[in-house]
Amino acid sequence: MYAYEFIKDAIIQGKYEPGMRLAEETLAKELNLSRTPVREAIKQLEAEGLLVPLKRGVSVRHFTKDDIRQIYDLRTLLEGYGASQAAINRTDDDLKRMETANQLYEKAITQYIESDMDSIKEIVDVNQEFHNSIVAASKNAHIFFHISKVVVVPVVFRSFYWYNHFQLQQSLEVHKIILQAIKNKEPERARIAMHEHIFQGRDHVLRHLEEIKNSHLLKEEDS
Amino acid sequence: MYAYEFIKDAIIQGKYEPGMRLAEETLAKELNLSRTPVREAIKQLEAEGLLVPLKRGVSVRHFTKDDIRQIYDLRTLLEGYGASQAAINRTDDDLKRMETANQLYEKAITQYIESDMDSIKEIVDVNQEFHNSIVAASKNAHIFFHISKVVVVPVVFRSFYWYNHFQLQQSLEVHKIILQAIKNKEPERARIAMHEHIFQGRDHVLRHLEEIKNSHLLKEEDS
DNA sequence: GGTTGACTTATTGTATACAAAAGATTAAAT
DNA sequence: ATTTAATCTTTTGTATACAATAAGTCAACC
Repeated sequence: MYAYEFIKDAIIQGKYEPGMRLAEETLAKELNLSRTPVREAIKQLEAEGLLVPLKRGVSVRHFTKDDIRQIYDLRTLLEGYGASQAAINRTDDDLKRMETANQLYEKAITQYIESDMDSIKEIVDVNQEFHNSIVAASKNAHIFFHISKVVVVPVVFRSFYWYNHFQLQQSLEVHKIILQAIKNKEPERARIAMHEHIFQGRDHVLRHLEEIKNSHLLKEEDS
Repeated sequence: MYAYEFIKDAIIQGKYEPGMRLAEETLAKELNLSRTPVREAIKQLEAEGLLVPLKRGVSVRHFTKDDIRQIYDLRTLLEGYGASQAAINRTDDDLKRMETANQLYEKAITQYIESDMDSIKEIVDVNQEFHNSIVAASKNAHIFFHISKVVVVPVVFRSFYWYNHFQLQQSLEVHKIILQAIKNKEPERARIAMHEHIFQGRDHVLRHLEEIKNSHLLKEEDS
């Protein structure tokens, strides 16, 4: 599915801005494809909630502050549950994978602080990897489906790009607490730590949006 | 989207059995449509997880017992959260809607017990309505998306059809407790009652599957 | 000035055709 | 008899064409 990847990427990269209307023919031309495969890609992205149907055609989804809060609340719920289950069900191999991911995370942050700006991309990827390794250890294969839908928000907002050194360090520390709780098989502690971690992420996004205010990403009015 | 509805319905009604492979042309003929709209419907159902991609074409998803447990666990988490938030955020209008739905639920059960077998369909619908009204009162619009994905399981298994009179009465009682908690604005009590309610549903499904064993709906092996 | 209605244009929905790829089948060779 | 290669068949991926419908335009009318 080339068309699917392309459009999804364009949305995440901000090339297609939230609220922007997308016509099939236009997309088809941009991709050097006919409308047929483009339409299928659109249908999928609609089912995933990244595109919203209009009377005619679709537009890129945008988020109000309420949306962001609500989606983060769900993410907290889901990943918190994932962490608690991971603390119960993790194998030693699972633990090893989490630790490895978090070591890479630490390394990427160190590199970034030593002013290698390019390593932000690495930080994002390795952070994702860490979170995934926890969910994988929970042994509930279906969480992935839901989490992937709920993680698009920080991704489309590219929230990592506005973390400062201190905030990155701080998130690393929380990662370590989560890891410790899972290692010790303390589900409640793991859940609470994960809750806190994701709420921090939510507040980070909301605070930033408050600052830049006129972000094209955010819909003007919260109903 | 006629094709989408048709195929989804056929899966839920059990006309297309889990594991069954579906070819585009076959579906198109059955629907008196060309392959184009059929393909789009397939792509959507794939994104929703009701169809799984094969090397060639797709097949109807089937569930292992582990799948059922895991999906019910998620549903418990989500609806439990919904109930707790409803207890916090519900308006008087929300409450009225829940109460109305549950009165209709009670009525449908009474009718059923008085041996009007057709009212099972009504029970299913009104139960759904009751659950929806709670989620709506939670004021998190995004839960709907996730819950709809997680509710397909009891639906494809048509689990309501094997409730006996006593079990129906019992579920009505739990509904009343949930309602009371939401009315009193007791989030924790609402959450716990909802947890219990859905776990009962899960156990009901699993117990029944254990009994019939050779259900074509269930994949033989739990890995 | 603003509304209504006929007409034009743009955009989507569906069908069909053909190209590409995967699977099945047959025949030859060891 | 089993493996391998070549060929045929089925099924999917993409392009194009046309039909159906929504949106936009303009002019006549109140």
